[in-house]
Amino acid sequence: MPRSAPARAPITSPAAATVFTTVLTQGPVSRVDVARRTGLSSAAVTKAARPFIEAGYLEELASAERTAPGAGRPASPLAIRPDREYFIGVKITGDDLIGVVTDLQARIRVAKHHPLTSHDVDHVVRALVDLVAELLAGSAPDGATSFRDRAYCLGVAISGDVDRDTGVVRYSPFLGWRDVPLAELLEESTGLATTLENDVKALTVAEQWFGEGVGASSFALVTVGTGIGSALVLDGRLVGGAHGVAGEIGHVPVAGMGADGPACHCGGTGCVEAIASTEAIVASARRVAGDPALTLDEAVARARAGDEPLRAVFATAGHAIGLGLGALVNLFGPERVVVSGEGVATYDLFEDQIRRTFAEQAFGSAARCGLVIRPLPFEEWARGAAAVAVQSLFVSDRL
Amino acid sequence: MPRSAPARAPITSPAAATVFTTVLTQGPVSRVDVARRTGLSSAAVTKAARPFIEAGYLEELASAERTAPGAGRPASPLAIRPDREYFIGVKITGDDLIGVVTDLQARIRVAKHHPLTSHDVDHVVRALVDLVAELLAGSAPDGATSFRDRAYCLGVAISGDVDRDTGVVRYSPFLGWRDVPLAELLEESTGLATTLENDVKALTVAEQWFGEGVGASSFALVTVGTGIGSALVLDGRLVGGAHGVAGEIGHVPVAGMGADGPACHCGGTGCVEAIASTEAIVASARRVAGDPALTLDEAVARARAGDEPLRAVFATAGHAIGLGLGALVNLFGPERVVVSGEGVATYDLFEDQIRRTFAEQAFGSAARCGLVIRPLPFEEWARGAAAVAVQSLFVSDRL
DNA sequence: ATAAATTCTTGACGAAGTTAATTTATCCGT
DNA sequence: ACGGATAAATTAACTTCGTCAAGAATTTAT
Repeated sequence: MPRSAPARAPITSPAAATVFTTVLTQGPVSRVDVARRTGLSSAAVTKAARPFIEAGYLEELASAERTAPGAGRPASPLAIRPDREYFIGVKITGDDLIGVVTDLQARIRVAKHHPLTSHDVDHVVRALVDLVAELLAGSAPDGATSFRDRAYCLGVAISGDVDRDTGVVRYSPFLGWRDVPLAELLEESTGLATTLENDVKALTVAEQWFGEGVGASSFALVTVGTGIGSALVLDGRLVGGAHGVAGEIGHVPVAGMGADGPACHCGGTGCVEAIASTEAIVASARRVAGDPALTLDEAVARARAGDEPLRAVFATAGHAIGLGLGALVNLFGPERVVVSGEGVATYDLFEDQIRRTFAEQAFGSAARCGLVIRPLPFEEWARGAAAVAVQSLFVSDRL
Repeated sequence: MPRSAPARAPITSPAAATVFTTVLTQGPVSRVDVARRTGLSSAAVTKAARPFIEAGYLEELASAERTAPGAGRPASPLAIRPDREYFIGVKITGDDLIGVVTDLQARIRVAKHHPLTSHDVDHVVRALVDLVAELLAGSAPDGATSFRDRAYCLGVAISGDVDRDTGVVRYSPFLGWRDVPLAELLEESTGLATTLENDVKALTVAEQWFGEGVGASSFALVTVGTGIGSALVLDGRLVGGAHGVAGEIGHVPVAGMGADGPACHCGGTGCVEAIASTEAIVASARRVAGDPALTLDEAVARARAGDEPLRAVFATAGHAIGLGLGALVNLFGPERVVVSGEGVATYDLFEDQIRRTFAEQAFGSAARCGLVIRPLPFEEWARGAAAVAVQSLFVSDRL
């Protein structure tokens, strides 16, 4: 009788999911330790861990360095085997596709770009299928196997209004799409289990499991760039919004009272995005410099060189972002906030002011919230998509 | 062998809790209907319901009017027996205690005020014990029994930083308290199981179970008055904030950018509370009217009579609140928002502007969020406390 | 009457996790 | 080197909770 292939991640019960996520996100941990952290009995951990070991997802490390010296059987920590399965993540922008292959810990193994010449659904699907095929053709560093043999899940991130549960793009302003059942289309043409998610939420998932959010029951991620957005994790769950809208920190009105509030394309007034988006900054810089052709890069260079009026433009943007963060933090009281942005280059110009305003505006102990500001490399978006794919192991059924 | 008294609410399993809350909050429902709404099997509902019926908490109504005409055994809906247990709720303000007795559905049966002459902990505890005794001495409308015989739980609401799990008042600005183990003190001296909660959160709990929040997976309540605060419910759970701070909509900076932002006592600038709190309104009204002795009531009267500058003061406050709501809704995307305030009288002056600004500022489908604006009677705060006591049936163990 | 529909009830079963005892592996003192 | 102490891991029996499937109850429709 032929030996059947080892099962895919055998997540068969809440306890199994708990144990697996704990080991996945908290690095090597002994069984007792998992039990302590999760509240499960150690017997339950033993039982839940075995199928994962048999299926190759977890392994027992040789007994570790003894941290607490003393008697007793040494722990044999459980560790993830990151190469047991690979995941494809693709971010769709208006201009191109960015795709990555990651391991179970969402660490990028390969990344590829692919320009988009049309926003036609069929065209995008074909391009995406091609990109996935290219990515899968690569081979894992252990040499023996290609990614194809161990990749079953695809995550796709796209900005706009996305229904993760049904895999439908409800509205994408950049692509001009409405109600496109993208996950279904991709599932048919790639054969991979496909999960669709809003891009900022995807990024947040990556952060929640494999970044700054590990161990925090609540945290928020804010992205700054062409648009300004955010997503929140509360009690380990992504906040969705009853009507699909949540985390729109870009449209928090921080200058909505006086006459000084700039109009925002959303119809509101004084939105963060109307002040601190890349576009808004460039517009202000041009006005201040009296040069209608000034580019962002030039403005950055001159501000760095000490041009005070231009420095003030960036400071104003930082202030607006800080105020938005203040609103966010006062309303939710997250444990940590990560601010990340496309313009890697410009961070030095913002950071100070963001921190100062934030500290001023955070109410009471909300100020104890940890604030991390850091650049956002290109592939990070695609990595977020891959992280969503990893998470899809846990709640795989489409509605 | 003596018959033992029927057990208190026999909440022994998740299913029991689910069934009981469903009947409690969704009115009479047939068992199958409970099953459909909760995802439980109908067998589980039958089993879970029985002990509640035996203990007198639920009853089977005579088969109801047939709503969907057709064949089949008629349903015998389950209904709550609201008088099976009474709850005491007390709100502590700086000046007085407001206490109520409610039934299981948090409907007020008796209300009593009690002035506070000192903020000394012992004094407040004694006053509260007296108030509770007075309340309990009353008798239920069914005549036979006094409240005392069927009241086991006390809820206490207080503004400030409160740890519900441990029953400790961490910080109360109005009373000048820090780290007072109030629940413990009251439990000892009243013999009632005591739950402590922040006042706005308590109000939100009442709304969640017995008001506008029924059936909404996420909603927010905003209170406007001396202070401006809010609390959020997400997925049926109150948002706590990692550091105990959450829902501070009063300190969302809606006028933080220009020079026009008024300084707030919190150290921030342009906070909603610095514009729209009762104090701030009075101050503006005095400035506008050129009368440093103008009272709120006079300002209201003159605004109602058509005094344009004074009307503008209220409109400005409404605008600030609307912007705060915009921030809340864009970030959180609740299904519904309730705005409520102490100054019953002044609502007509705000409402319009709040709605207008909200509609302008809500991003995309966040505008689909239902907005209810309504006055907040005095006893409502105490009712919130009682609702917390009702909820304590479900998660009773102190940490 | 008889059939069909729908609600409610019952008892057997199964899944998941706990408790408590047992085994395993190491350190430590003599 | 040996025995005991100590802690990790495992095992097996048991508990709890809820589902399933079958059937009883009670109505309408034919």
